Amino acid sequence: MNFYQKVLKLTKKIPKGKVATYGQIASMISTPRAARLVGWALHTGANKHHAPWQRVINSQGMISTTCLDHPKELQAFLLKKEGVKVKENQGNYFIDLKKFLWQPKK
DNA sequence: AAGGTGACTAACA
DNA sequence: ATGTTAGCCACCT
Repeated sequence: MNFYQKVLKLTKKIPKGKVATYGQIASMISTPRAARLVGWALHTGANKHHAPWQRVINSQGMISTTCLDHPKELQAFLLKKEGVKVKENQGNYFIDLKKFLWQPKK
């Protein structure tokens, strides 16, 4: 299975109302340094694989989408809709990782 | 086949 | 503490 398919598969496991970081996802796939690939994977096939791409954010808990096709405001909207509190700050959106970070039990 | 790129991170200045 | 720079790994040209 390709790396990015693992990412998508794992992304689908993120429970509603929680978020995960790229590095976290990468680590779970056993490739801790491939955080960039995670972002790339989501950018590539999240939508078409029905994966909750909005629940994946960077290590700072900030929405870092640079792609115009996936507006961060949309991501923020989807998250709020799921019960995640998103705080806006100067055009950027932040999530409180202390509260909403997905902590899977192994 | 080789080099460039990216929804990232962490280390430095 | 904020701003830059350098690694990272798999895909694309």
